[in-house]
Amino acid sequence: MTVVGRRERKKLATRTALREAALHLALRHGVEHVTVDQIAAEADIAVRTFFNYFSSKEEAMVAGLAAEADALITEFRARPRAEPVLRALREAVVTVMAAGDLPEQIDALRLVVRAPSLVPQRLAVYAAREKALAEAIADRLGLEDSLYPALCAATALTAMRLVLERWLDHPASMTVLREQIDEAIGHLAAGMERTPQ
Amino acid sequence: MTVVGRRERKKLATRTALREAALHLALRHGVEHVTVDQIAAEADIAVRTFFNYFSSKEEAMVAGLAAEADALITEFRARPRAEPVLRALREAVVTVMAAGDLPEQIDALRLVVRAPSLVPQRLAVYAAREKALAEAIADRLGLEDSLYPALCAATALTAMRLVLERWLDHPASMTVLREQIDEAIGHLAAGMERTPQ
DNA sequence: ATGCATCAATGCATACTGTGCAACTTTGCC
DNA sequence: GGCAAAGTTGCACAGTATGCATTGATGCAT
Repeated sequence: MTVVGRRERKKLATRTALREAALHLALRHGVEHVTVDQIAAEADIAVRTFFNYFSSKEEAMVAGLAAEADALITEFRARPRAEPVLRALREAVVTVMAAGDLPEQIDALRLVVRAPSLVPQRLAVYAAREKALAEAIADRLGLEDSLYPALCAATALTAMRLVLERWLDHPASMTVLREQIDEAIGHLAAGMERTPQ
Repeated sequence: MTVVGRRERKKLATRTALREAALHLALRHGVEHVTVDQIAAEADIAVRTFFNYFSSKEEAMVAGLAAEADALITEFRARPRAEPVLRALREAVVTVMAAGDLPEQIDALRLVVRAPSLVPQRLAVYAAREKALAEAIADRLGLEDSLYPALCAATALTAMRLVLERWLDHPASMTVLREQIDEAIGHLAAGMERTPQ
């Protein structure tokens, strides 16, 4: 996290510049019509250098989600040890959402979440964090290699993705987002079985 | 499903030939080293025609998973109306798995599931079916546009993906797979909350 | 069966993606 | 200052993906 030398600071600045250039262009021209050449030009960085930071333009565009997912895991680990798993996840999600999503960033977030061409990379971002979250859950419970932590991590990340997608589709307040997070967590906690009639 | 004329039959044959050529080459040379040129040559079909059927080689390689996911939804809708949701999902999954995964196909399935470069497309396959499954669940329960069907569909698909990944990582029998499916469904049904200690 | 309309297959041109490699520049440190 | 490590860039090249025009196969009505 902490950036020490000038070298590290410049790398972070370059990475941020590329990501913001990508989102900026996507907002202006639409995600589909942005090329790596344009992104590199906008950030005044060589195309070749772009690929030193991101392996595709899609990866650059979902980098913000990746950072949020990392923050979620960090927050989860920071929750009190005695707190139940879903409770801790709920608090971690709410904290990250409240911290990161300034009003101006929500337009970019909506763009990224809605773009069909970003779906694969966006899902991959969450899947890549499943193992780390599963380990955090296992640590909390003192479990090892059982199905539960992996399942809890995967379904919780899926649930939060779904809630975010639905929330972004209908303009609504932060309060509404929190309510919908609680509703989803409530379903996971109470069990999902339902019988017709 | 039913293929009527010669035209439809030939299209299906071409699609199948391309998919099998892709998997065949992937088994021989590794997923990463297969090119569209090779796939087209192996199937004796023009490269340009390949792109009439699949928008990328990744899509061709995960086409089998897409078919399985479609079958899952069809099976789910075919379950008795009175059956509880997770029960019906369990039966549908078991039916599809037993029907589709011949021993020889499991090597290809393992290859596809393990390949890092296929992760984004593979996840996109499941995500693309979330809405259809959510509608099937909503139909069964007589609900409309509430969070539950979407959440149930998304988490169930995620759970089944996770179980499949874990099962493919450790060579095991079909019986073991059924047990692991039941364990995952059991967690979803009973609720995922856990308190440390 | 003939002819016509539709749809699929193909070749070609072209823009874009992604990576290895080598030259050059900046940074950190003694 | 000067050296080693790390970052940036240009270049070449293989591969991906799509639009467009042409050719060929199919289905159907007459």
